[in-house]
Amino acid sequence: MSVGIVQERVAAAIAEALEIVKKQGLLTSEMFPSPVVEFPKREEWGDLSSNVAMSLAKKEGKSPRVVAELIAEQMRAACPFFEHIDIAPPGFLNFTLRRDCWDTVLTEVETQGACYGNSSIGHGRRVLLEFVSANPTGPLHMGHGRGAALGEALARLLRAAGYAVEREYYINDAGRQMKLLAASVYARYAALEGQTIAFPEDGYHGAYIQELAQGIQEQMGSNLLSLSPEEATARCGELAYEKLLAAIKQDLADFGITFETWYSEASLFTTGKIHDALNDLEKRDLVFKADGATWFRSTTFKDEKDRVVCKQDGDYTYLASDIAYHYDKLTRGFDWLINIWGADHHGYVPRMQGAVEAFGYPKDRLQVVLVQMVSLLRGGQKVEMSKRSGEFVTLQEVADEVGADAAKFFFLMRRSDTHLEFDLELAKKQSSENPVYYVQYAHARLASLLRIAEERGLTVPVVSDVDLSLLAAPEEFRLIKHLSSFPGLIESCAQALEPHRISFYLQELAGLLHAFYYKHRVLPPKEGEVQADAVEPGPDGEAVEAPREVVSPSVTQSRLALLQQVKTVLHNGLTLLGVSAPEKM
RNA sequence: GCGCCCGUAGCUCAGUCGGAUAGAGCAUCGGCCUUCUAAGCCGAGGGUCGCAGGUUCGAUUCCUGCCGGGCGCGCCA
Repeated sequence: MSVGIVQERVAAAIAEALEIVKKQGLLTSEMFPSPVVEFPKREEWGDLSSNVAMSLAKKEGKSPRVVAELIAEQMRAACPFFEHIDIAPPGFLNFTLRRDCWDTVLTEVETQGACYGNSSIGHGRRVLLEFVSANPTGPLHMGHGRGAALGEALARLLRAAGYAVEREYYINDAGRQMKLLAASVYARYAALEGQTIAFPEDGYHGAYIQELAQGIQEQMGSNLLSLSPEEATARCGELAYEKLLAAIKQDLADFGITFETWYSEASLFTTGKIHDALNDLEKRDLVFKADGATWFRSTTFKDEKDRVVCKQDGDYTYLASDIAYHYDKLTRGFDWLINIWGADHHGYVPRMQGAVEAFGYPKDRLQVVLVQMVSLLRGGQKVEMSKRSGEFVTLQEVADEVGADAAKFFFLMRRSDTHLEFDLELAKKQSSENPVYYVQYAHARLASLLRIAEERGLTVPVVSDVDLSLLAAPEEFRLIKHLSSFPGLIESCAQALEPHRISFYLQELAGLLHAFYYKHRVLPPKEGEVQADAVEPGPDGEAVEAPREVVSPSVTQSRLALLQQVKTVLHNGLTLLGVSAPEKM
């Protein structure tokens, strides 16, 4: 697996050395694992290190140190690009490369630009990514926001990794929840018209139901009262559904989330797909009738028990819709189905994978990413959220308060399967301390610097035109090394379906940039500007004055070239998360 | 009761396949703006990686048991 152009080169050199040592009869393994090359924890241990000798030692019956010696000796002889190769106990290979080996990283970023970090490991395989899929029975809340941010980031990540991704929203516009919505709205509407109708027991109580009823009253007047209660309820349901779905689409658009397809559950009924899917299962002898109901024999696929697909009263269950829906996804020719679900649905995963298997596909054709709950805190107090009680904070409200960028970044800072606490008061009060600003600020700082350079007639040079050996400061070298690991990061995040690591990478990169920025100057002083001495902390932490670094024209050129590449990677990373990279802040 | 997830610094959390002295942000404390954006930088303190075993050269990471927290076990969705 590639983790960047330099690491790849070292890994290849190790692999080559292993084969040569084997030919010399000093190693005996049939096959060697592809060597793992990573950044050592401490800079003194070199630029890159590998534990390959340790992992081979046992099989070879030699001590890790001896294996490391064999590899190192061969590599020293064969590879011109190492400054030196050290061995550290118990058998680490620590590589220090010639400084100019790293310069290819900058060229790479420059030539690939917005595509730097992309790869083709997906081989164009078609992925259906289904997410949010909230019932259109109310506005989206925080939990949906987390799923939305995750889905969008995953779509972008997988595309960057070479997959052909389609984003889809499954609209649960059939079944009991829709009936409850209709009845709730009708009851409110009737009340506005002076009639009292029993409010459904499990109905929706949110204030938005009242607003929907008012909207319908304004639109229809008292016309609905002339219909039968059943017809009026149905009409209320349709109108409410249209408005709520439109609101959901708007909320998502405002949050920067789009979908290629909106798939209606109700369409599964009208097109006969439920029937088709169940027929298919029947042919495979995977459905049976018992107790007046129809069952899917999901225990065949390691589910705890068989599940009802058609109830005694003849209605299909939600599972039946879902089976048909996934049947349809599979027949649409996708190579990989990814669903993002709330973690409270985890018990549902085995039976859906069972359904996939039932249709003759490997069960991992469907992968479910679970998203844990978001607890909303307001001033340290937990806000209980439930659509039924109407007690919840909407995604829209949160995005208005803290901004869509900050909200998305916040959602993507943690692994999706851990519980997330989001304190609104804190997010509002300390929004400037939100890590998203730290990263965005790094980008804006660079944009500003490059802008000023242009204003002073200093065009950003092409990497090949500058003397990269001038980038000798540790802060500069760290930036270059960090840029080199971006492609590998994207690959591993895409494979693990874990975009949160991108946000950590960006925070590190921003940190390196800010450290560089404080310590070094890029542009020459303006004419007549008196350069004060720099202030640096001395050994005891007290400030000491140090002479200000002199920036020659060629150093300026080299640094501009470097920073342009840093800016590109910050931009690419933020874009993957669906967060904007501002030119000014 | 059974199943899934989580348990790492005061708080919120990172920590690919087992690797070297376990990291970051916030909070606390001490410094740094006449300069290209201080929404920034530098430094200090802070840890039994829930507990106990096991596997091995080596375990926060893998296995088993236990404790604590969350969720799920409908002819609801």
